[in-house]
Amino acid sequence: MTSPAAFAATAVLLADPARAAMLTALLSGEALTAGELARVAGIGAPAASAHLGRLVEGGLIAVHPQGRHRYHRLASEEVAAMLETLGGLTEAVSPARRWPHGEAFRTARLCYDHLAGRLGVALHAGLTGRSWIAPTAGGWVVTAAGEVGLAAMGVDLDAARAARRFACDCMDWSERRAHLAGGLGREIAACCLRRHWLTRIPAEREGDPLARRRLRLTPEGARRLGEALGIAA
Amino acid sequence: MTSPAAFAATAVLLADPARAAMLTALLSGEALTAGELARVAGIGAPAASAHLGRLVEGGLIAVHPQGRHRYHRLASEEVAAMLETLGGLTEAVSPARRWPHGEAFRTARLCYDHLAGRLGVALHAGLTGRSWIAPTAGGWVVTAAGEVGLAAMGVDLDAARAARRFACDCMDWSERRAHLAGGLGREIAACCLRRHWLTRIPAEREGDPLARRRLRLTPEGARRLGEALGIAA
DNA sequence: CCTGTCCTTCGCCCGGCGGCGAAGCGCCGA
DNA sequence: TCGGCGCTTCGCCGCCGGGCGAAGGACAGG
Repeated sequence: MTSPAAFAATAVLLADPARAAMLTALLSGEALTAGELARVAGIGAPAASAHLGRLVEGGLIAVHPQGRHRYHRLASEEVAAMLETLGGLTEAVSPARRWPHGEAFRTARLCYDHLAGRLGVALHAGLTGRSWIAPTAGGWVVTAAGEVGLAAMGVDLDAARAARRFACDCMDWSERRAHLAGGLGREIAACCLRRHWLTRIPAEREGDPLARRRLRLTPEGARRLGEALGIAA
Repeated sequence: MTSPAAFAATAVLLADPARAAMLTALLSGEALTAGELARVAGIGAPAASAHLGRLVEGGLIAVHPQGRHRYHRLASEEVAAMLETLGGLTEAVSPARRWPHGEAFRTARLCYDHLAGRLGVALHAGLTGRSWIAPTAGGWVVTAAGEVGLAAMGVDLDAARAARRFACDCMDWSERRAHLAGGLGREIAACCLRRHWLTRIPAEREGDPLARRRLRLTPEGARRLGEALGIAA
């Protein structure tokens, strides 16, 4: 545990509407430029620059300069997990202030680089229920059965193992249950998108910080995931 | 998901050192008076009163007046889960600022009203691994085997079922895995404390916001939990 | 009823933070 | 080499929030 002061220092970064909008937008897993983030937050370039500087300083986001552009993304899956949980808390504390697109959002969405929502939780339950993954200290490992099953699905397990964390839990705010994060969660999501089992739902209006996080399960995807892991649409 | 503005409004409440100290102290599950919380936060009574008013207003804590005293406690387990996760984020983002008592803290501690740390995660793994609990929409239910096993341990399942949530996951920041919250988590912790399988470790110095959250497994507890659920000390 | 205690409300000051416009810097393309 | 563009830095202002001291209710005990 960190000291309460350090605790608060991190929370300060989340406590501004403009920064919250930026972080929410980055929760799609994409890297966005400073200008895009300024538009999402509804502020000018100077203010956005100051906010981004503080977020980088605080270790919440990382910068990747490319020519004239500076791309920003969340620094780690820990940050994504934090944002998910804080969203859930806000939901629990003031349910009246719900986001209009909330319901569709609960079905299937991206949480940084892995799957969340009812689909993400069902995936987690399917993997543990069929013993494709087994608990270990600080996370999960793949069993022999899981090795076969995931490879058959087309998941790149080597890429997953190259990640800093292979597999760990991430709290799902809408389901109040854990879904799967880490390299394995990322590769499963990538596999589903690559094979068009899942598709992104395009944004309806400019500047929606939740845009591009929404996902839709295709008929093909429903069939394949149902066969492999017993996941119902 | 809530709107980023609402999101930030909640985060503001966590973003002050004094409020963070208060919330950290309340994470022991105890109800504390305004005066005690003022001392924990290192501020005067007027400032503490203002902070507590905002925390109540924001739905993070609840008040129980008793005579001249006003007892404050965390409003819900959602709040506790949030604080756990935010603590983990801070840990991940700035490991250098670690709390001195961190290591002992990771072994076994209270998270609001249930068990956390390595012990809490091992409990969760034991319950799922032996299929004493099974996943359901938004949480967990007890299986027939679990009904028998938990009753034999002395857990009051009726009391657990009376809670708003019977069993759900709560992210453990130190293990990066879920531990068990909800009525069942609370009753299991209560059972372990009642039967002296776990004991609280007294605070070393006044005003430590982490005091009374630390737990120690007794030899008896290690034996009983090992027999019932395969949990190693 | 009076006193002490606990807590809140009020009034005040100050520091910090968020916003913008203007100017400066760096990179791309012609 | 020279605009154009993206982003940052600088200077400035306004405001909100946190702190305290003093005063004002509420409650227990004699």
